Amino acid sequence: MTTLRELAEHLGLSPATVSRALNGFPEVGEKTRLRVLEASERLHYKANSSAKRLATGKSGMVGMIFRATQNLLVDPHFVDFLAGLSVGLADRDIDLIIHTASHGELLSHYKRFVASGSVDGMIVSAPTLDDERITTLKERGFPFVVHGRTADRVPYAFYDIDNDGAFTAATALLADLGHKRIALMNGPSGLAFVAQREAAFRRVIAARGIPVPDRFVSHDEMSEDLGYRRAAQLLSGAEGSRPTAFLCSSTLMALGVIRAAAAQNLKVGSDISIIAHDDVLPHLRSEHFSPALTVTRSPIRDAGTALAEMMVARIGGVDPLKLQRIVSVDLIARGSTGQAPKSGGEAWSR
Amino acid sequence: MTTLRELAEHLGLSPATVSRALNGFPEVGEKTRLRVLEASERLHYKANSSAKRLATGKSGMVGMIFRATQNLLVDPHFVDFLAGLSVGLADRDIDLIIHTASHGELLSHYKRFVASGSVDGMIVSAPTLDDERITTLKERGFPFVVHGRTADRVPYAFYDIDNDGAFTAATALLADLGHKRIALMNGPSGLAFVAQREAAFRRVIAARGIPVPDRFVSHDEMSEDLGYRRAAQLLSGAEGSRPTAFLCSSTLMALGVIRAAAAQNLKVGSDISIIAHDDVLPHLRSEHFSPALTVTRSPIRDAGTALAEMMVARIGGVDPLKLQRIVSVDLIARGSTGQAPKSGGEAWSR
DNA sequence: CTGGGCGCCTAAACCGGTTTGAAATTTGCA
DNA sequence: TGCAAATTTCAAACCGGTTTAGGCGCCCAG
Repeated sequence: MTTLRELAEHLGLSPATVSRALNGFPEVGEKTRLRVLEASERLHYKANSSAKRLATGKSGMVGMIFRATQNLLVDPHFVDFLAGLSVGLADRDIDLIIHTASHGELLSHYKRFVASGSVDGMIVSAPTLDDERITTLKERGFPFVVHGRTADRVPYAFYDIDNDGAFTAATALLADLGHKRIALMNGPSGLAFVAQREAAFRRVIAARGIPVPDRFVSHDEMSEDLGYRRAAQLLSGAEGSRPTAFLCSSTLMALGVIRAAAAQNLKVGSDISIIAHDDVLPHLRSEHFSPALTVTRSPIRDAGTALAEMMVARIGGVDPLKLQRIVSVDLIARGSTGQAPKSGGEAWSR
Repeated sequence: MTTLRELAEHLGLSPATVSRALNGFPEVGEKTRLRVLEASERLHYKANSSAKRLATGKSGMVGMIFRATQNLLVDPHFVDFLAGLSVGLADRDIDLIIHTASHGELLSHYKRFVASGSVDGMIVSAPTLDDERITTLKERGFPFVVHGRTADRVPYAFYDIDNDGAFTAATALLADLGHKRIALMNGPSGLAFVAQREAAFRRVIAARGIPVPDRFVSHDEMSEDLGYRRAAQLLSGAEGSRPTAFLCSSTLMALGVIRAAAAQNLKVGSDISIIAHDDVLPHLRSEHFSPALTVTRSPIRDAGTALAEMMVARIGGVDPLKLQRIVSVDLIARGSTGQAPKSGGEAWSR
C-alpha cells in the first residue's frame, strides 16, 4: 500500500503539495498536478480512509441500527427501503453502515455511534410515537433523518407518506360500498404510522356512525402468518358477527386474510372485501393476487432514495425544517373490493 | 466530545496509561484502572473510532458490495442472508458496510475498498462460475469469505449448501413418481449454484434415459412474475408436450408456477407436480402454500450467521482451507408432488 | 532599486488514538 | 539499610492523511 509520503518522495515533492494536487486545490501548478495524478495512478495510490477521516473529521458514512428482534431486518418492507437508501447513498459516494443491536441496548448503540464519530449522520426508521432515539439525536444536535414522523408537526427532517389520507380514503371506500363491519388489521402498536392509520380509520368510521368492537382492531407484526391467524379467528364467528371487510396495513397480511377466506369458502370481492396498503414489494405484486387487490399504493423504495438525498443535505447543514416531505398515496380499486353482502348489511351489535 | 488527552489530564495521568487502562492491559495498577474507568464513564468518554482505526490499522468493519441492478438488494433471498450476517457480525462487535455499485464498476469498487483499508474483510455473495471478484481478492491476499463456491475444490473460505445433493434427490423423487416431462426453472445463468443444480438435474435425468428439450430448462431471475410467465408459456402447449413436473430454484418461482397452473385449471399435486428449493424466507412459508409445497429446504439466514463467524476467523488469520463448510439439504415431501398423470406417461418427443 | 503582490511549494502542526523505550516508584530479600 | 527486581507510569514516536503559516522566486509599479 503506497502512502502519500512515499508518493511525494517519489515525485520530489512535499506531502502537502501532493495532497492538494489530488484534492483539486487551486494553489498547485497545472503541470505539477498532472505529474502527481499520473504517478498516483501508476503507483495505485489510494488514500487511507482511516487517516483521511481522522484528519477531516468526516467519516463519509451514515449509519442505520436495527433491532435484533429477528423481525426487523427480515421484514421485507424495511429491506426494500434499505435497497433504495443504499442506491441513493452510493450515488453520492457515501457508504452505509448496518448495525444490529438487541432491543434493550438500542439506544446505547446510537449513543456510541454518535460519540465515537464513526458516522456523519443516522437514519431512523419506523419511529414509535414517543421515540427516544429521536429525542436523543435531537438533543445532541447530531444530523439525522427519519422515515416516518412522530407527530404532525415535528422539528426534524423526515420523509413520510400520507397515512391519514390513505386510510381515510380506504375506509370511506369500504363504507361507501355498504360495509358496516370492517376490521382493521394494523401493525404493531406503538409505531407512529400505525397510530396515524388507526386514527384515520376511526375518524371516518365514527363519522358514519358505524361501531367498531375492540376485536375488530388488531395490532400484529405484519406477516402473512399473523394475518391468516387473526383473520381466521375473526371469520370463525357467527355469520352475523363477522367482518365483511378487512383493511390491512400490509399486503402480506392481506395474503393471510385471503388464505383464511379461502379456508372458509368465502369469496374475496363478494363475500368479503379487502383493502391493503401496498408498499410495492417487488416480489409481491398486489395486481397479481386473485382477485387483484385493492390497495393504497406507495413504493417504500422511493422513501429510501429520497431519504438518501435528504441525509446528504442534512449533513451539509441544511435546516431540518426545510427537509420534510409527505407524499400522497393513491387508492387503486381492484377486484378485492365489492358491495357488502346482504347479510352484512347490519352493523355489529353486542 | 471528550478526548483521551483531556481525560488523562483530568486524572493527572499520561495518555498512555489511560489508553492501557481502558484496553485492559496488565501493566496498569488496579486502583488506577478503576479510577480511569470511573472517570471515563463520568465524562462520557468514547474513543474516536477514526483515530483508533488509524493507530491500530484495523477498521472493525467488513464490507459487502451489491450490484445496483435493482434486483440484487431487492432479492429477498439476499436480504435474508444479509439479516443473518448482520446479526452474526454484531455479536462480534463488527459493523457491516453496505455499498452499491453499478455493474461495470463493481470490480473497481472492490479494489477501492481493499486499497483504502476501509474494511478488514469482504463478503462475496452469489459468485459466478468465473468470478473475478474472487480472483482479485485472492491475488491481493485480502481476507474474504464467499457465500457459495465456484467449483468443487477451491482455495478460499466459503459456506455453501449441497446443491448437488438437493437437486439430485428432488429430480430422483420426480422420476420415481413416474414423471417423464420435467421442467427445470433455474436462476440466472452464470451463477455457480445455478450451474451446480442444473448439472445434478441433468445427470439424474440422463441416468434414467429421460430426454430434456431445451425449452424445459430456463434461466430467469427468480421472481414470482417470471416464474408465472415461463410456466404459462410451457403449459400453453398441447397436452402431450407440456411438462408434468416443475423443479424450481426458488419458492418465489414456484408461486408463479402455481398461479400459471391455476389459470389453466390444472391441479397441483395431481395434474402437475412442483418441487422448489426453499431458502426459508420468513414471510413466504412453503408449508402454507395450497397445496403445501414439496421442497428442498435450507434456511439462507443460517448462511449469514455462519459466514459472520467465518469472516471473523479469517480476519484473525485462520487458514481459509479450514473455513469451508457445505451443509446438507433436506428434501421435504408435501402435497405439491404426486404420481405423474396417465397422459404424462410418455416422455417428450420431438 | 525597492517593495508589494502573486503563484507555487514546503515545513511543521494537527487530528486522536496506540505503542515503544525508558524512567520513576514500589517491592522483595539479604 | 541497601540494592536488584518487579511494577507502574511517562514522554515521545507513530499511524497517514489535511491544513496552517510561511518561504522563495518572479513580475510589476513606484
